[in-house]
Amino acid sequence: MVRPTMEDVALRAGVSRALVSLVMRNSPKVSEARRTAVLKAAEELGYSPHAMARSLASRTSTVLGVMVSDLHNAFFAEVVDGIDEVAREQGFDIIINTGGRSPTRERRALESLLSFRPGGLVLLSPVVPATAISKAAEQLPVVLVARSSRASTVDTVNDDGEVGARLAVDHLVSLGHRRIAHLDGGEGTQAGPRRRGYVAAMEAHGLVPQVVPSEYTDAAGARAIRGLLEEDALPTAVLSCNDFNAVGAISALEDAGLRVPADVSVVGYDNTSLAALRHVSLTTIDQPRAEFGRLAASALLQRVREGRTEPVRHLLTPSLVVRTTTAPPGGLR
Amino acid sequence: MVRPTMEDVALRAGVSRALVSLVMRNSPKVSEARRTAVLKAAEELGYSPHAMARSLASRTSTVLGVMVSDLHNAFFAEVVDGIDEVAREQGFDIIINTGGRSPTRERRALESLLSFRPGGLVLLSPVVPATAISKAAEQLPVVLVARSSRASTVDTVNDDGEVGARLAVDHLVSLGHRRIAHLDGGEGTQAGPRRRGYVAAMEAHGLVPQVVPSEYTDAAGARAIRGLLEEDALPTAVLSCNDFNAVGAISALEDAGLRVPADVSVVGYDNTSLAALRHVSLTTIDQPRAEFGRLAASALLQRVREGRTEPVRHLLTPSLVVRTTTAPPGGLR
DNA sequence: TCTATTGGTTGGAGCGCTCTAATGCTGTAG
DNA sequence: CTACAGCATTAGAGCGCTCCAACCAATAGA
Repeated sequence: MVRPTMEDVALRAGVSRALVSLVMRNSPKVSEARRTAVLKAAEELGYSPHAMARSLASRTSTVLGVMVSDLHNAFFAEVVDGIDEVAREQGFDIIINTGGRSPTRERRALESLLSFRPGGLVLLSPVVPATAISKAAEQLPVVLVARSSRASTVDTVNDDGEVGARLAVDHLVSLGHRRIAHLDGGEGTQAGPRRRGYVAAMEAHGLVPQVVPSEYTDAAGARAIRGLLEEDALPTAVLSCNDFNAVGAISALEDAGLRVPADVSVVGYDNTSLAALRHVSLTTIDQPRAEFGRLAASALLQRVREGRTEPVRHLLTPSLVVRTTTAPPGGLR
Repeated sequence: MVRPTMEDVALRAGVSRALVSLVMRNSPKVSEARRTAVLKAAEELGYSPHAMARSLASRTSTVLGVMVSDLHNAFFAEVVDGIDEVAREQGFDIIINTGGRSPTRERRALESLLSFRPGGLVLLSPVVPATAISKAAEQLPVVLVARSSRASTVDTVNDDGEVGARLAVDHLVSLGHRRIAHLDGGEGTQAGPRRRGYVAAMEAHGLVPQVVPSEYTDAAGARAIRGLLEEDALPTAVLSCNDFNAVGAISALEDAGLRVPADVSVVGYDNTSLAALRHVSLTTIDQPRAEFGRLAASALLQRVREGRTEPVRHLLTPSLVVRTTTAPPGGLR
């Protein structure tokens, strides 16, 4: 249970510790003979550099910290893929940590990540207060994904929820729908822009918006639909705040004996893997998640390596994915 | 962008660096007056200890590394919850890293995790060769989750797939099914025990096993069902190798005009959040995932803190979750 | 021949912390 | 008044590494 140190390698190769250090960092100013001798010794001893000692001594880090607010959500997994891709390209590693949607746990996760003094921090949809974020941003470069910020010290990467909602409404209107309700995401991240986009698009088409309070869960989507049924206010199409909500809505519609999309069309938001399942096959709005990750990592690395200081705001354009839960209206009437 | 050090705090509080160190580690042998003075100075400076320097100096670590083979799978998120819970209780932090199901990337993730010299390592369903695992186990305590190992240096935590498959078969038989097929997981982790359990249970009931080659995806589940339909070999019930496979199977059955469960019953395996969705409502086998995590973390901490050396093998008992995709046979005949 | 220059190599200080052994300081017993 | 605990506090070495300045040939230029 004891790892060899640089000293051990140096001794075995018959060189100084400093030379081993140079070899380990691929310095060009090492003779070929020494280099191979050192590498051979390292190999024989099973040596690999101690990342923490290295970062302590160099006062730099080749690690990016990633705080994922909710590991259960596959959305974040794809963002992480994008981060990982860019980080790896540039010789950086990532360490992940999770806050489990609780501000307290998230704060602790943040502390823990900071204690490793990474080169930068990506926060995926964090729920901690803005002050905690700007405090972190005083210590290292920070980029926020799926959460906006006015702080001039942090970069942000978001999708344009207004555009996404408009795409969905345009699609439904082009199919012939006039009565389209929006199951709202309430306080959830990004619910605001989606709602605004929906309302604006409806008005642009000369239609009356119908915003129904709901949440980002399948149970809430079902509840919202049952409410509409009771009030006899069911539209011919529904735009849910996200995919989970949409799936719940579909269940409630089917429970009530209505067919999707023959009687009611349903559009989700996020294009999670759930939406792509044959059994679900949900028309939805896709966010370029891997691109989120790539942009976030690039933004961070620009600050780390090129010393950029002025903030960057990325607002990505979502796209419509048509599957089988939307069709021209007709079943009701 | 510069964090205060212990020296800064010591200066401000008018004490030595060593005393600050003692306060930071909650040593009892510090007078109350000095303790509050130090804490006050630390607070004012926004000081927090440098985890890497600490671990370098103390030659110990309060971090557990977690390698998740696939971040996209919610299964692992729940295991991580369990790990996190126990680790936090005992004052440990966790850092996560992902291998994206690729042995190469996973190897790199492992290296990266090791370079932080954590107290121990949890590998969730790793795909790297056993030699890489035992090499890691020479350096620190390692526990494997959802993968078995014969190495005496690593602990393992698994579910008893044979028992799970038997539970499913018993349930279907008790509903009156006699012709039950198993959509097999092929090379996938844990597919072997599930298959063996299915075959044994069928034979115990005096029934003929029907193992259909398939995989852990919804597309594969659908393909398997279409194959059975073509050969006119459709049973009255299907036990899928996992939930995704089951959802694909259901889609294919419905596409063929068959009703689930009226015509064919379907049972999944894993009880993922997918299975719990109202729209899916899949009867399935639940694995105690959070318990996996808790046991894994405990096993690690026992090695770290109590110096245990003999290996531990946990084999947990799964349970049946009955939802609405199973019913007595009747539709066919 | 002597001085520069260049490329390879090394000693030593120091990153922020812990830990051991030594220190100073009280208070109590002899 | 000395001796000696017993406690709170501190100096200093060292964890594994990087980085700077210094060093040492060997070669080139004058």
